[in-house]
Amino acid sequence: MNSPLAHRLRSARQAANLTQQQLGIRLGMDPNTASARMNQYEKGKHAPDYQTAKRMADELGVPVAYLYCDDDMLAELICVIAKLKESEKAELLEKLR
Amino acid sequence: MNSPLAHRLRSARQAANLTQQQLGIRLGMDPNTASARMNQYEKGKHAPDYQTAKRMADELGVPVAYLYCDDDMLAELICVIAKLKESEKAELLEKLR
DNA sequence: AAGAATACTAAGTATTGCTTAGTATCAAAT
DNA sequence: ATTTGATACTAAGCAATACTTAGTATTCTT
Repeated sequence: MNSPLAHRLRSARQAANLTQQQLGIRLGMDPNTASARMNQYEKGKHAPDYQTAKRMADELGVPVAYLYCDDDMLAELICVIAKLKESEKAELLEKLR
Repeated sequence: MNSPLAHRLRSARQAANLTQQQLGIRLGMDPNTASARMNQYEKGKHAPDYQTAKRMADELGVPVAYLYCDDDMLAELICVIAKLKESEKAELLEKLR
C-alpha cells in the first residue's frame, strides 16, 4: 500500500489551477528546486515531511488529513466538513454518537 | 507546527491497552527494536513512513487520516464517520453538500 | 516547426530514520 | 525500604530516504 498523498496533491493542485513549480514557490521552496520536489511528491517518488504537507494543505485549502486519507468517500467528507463552522461540526459530532 | 501523529498515536494506543513494544511487534517490527521505534514516534522524535502509519492505524482501529489530523474536532468526526456503513457515509455526504 | 512552459528523472549529497545499547521511571512484591 | 520486572525513554552511529543539481521529455502556443 502506497501513500494517497501523491494523487490527492495532484487533484487539489489542479483544482487550484497552479503549476507544480508555482505551488512549490508559494510554499517557500527555492524556485530552482520547487519544480523537481513538487513533482517527486506528486509522482509518489518521495514523501514530504509533515510541516511541508501542512503548508501544502493550507495553500490548497484542504485539511491536511485529506492528503493522507486512503478512503475516497471519507476524503470528500473531510473536505466538506472542514468548511462547516465550529458550532456545526460540534452539532454533527453530537448527532453521530 | 509539528505533527499531530505523536499525540494521536499515544491516545489510540492507550485506548487499545497496548504497550509501545506490543504494538510495534504487532506491526511486524523486530521485537528488539519495536520499543525504541514506537517510542520515537510517540514522543515525536521521528516520523514513520506512510506504510507504517497505515499499519498502526489498522491495528488501532482508527482511520489513517486520523493520525495526521491537526484539528481535534475533525479528528473525532473522522473516527466516528469511519464506523458508519458505506451507504450512511454516502447519505451524509449528499446531505452536507 | 520552433520556442516556451510545464512535467518529469537520474544520480550525488544532505538529512532523517532505524538499530544498538543502554538508562530512567514506576509498580508490585518481599 | 529494597529489589525485581515491566515499561518508557534516549544518545549516537549506521542505514535509508529526501533534496539538489542538471538535465531530458512532453505539451501547448504561435
